[in-house]
Amino acid sequence: MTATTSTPAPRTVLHTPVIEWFEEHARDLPWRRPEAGPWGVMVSEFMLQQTPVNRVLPVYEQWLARWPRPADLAAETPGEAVRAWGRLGYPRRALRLHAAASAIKERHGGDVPRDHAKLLALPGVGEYTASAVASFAYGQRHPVLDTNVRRVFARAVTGTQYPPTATTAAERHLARALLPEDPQSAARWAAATMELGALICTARSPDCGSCPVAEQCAWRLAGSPAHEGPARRGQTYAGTDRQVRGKLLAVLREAHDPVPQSQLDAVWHDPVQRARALDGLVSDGLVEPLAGGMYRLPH
DNA sequence: TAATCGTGGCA
DNA sequence: TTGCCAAGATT
Repeated sequence: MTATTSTPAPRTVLHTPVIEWFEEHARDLPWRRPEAGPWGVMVSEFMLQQTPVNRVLPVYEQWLARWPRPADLAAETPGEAVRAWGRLGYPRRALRLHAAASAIKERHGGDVPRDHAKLLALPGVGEYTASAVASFAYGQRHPVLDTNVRRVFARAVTGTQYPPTATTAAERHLARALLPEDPQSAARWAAATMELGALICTARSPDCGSCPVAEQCAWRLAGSPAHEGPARRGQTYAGTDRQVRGKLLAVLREAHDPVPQSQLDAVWHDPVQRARALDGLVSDGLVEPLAGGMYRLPH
């Protein structure tokens, strides 16, 4: 077989335009700057889980200024982490980031581990975050499959408007097959495909006119067919336990002393749901019950 | 596998 | 206004 007759791997067609686009259009985000370091990268990845960049930015800056190293955070109470988390949402992430910092201090001498398996073993670190930290902080070669990359691959390569609901083995194989050989290029590719999904190949209204691979996008070449099958399950919020948990925790975040039960009772009318939400927060470790019906963030 | 877990901006 | 969506992890 000769080079001229063999079919080029998809990555040889997509790499260059996507990475060149990234070189020119990448946002200057604080966790991408060299001074962020592995800890900055890890903090950003926790905060960015299901949370938009613009909401993360100010909290990230305050967090790193207050706790510049994992050991600094580990020296605090978990409640302070929950308080500093503010309104980012999913406050269990704050608890897990605090626990991860403690594990880094205890098991890794205070340094964010480089090894993917050791990253994966940290609280709150799943497959995506382990790969992202190893890739972005340490320049390693790992497939990084977040919601942006999955959407870009679904469109550009597979030819569908949206990826499957849950990540499939086929998607992982594809991500692996598209990964550049050398680690530095692989890390750049990961960041570039994420950025393309975040800025151009967006979920609702992709800006195909600005896309560096529009001419070879399988979805466009197929006529941009609409998504088949049922719409994604809506995440109703009003009236749910989640909303009640959020209101309860907001009271405790604002208070710097233990709060009496009566003050928590004021946030929701239904006592059954209120109690269930509070119990859930306690069992999650987000709220600490004290004697005499008092509550506070965990110490 | 599917449900759960916050919050707020935008179409 | 309502529903969709946002750099997932855990159980």
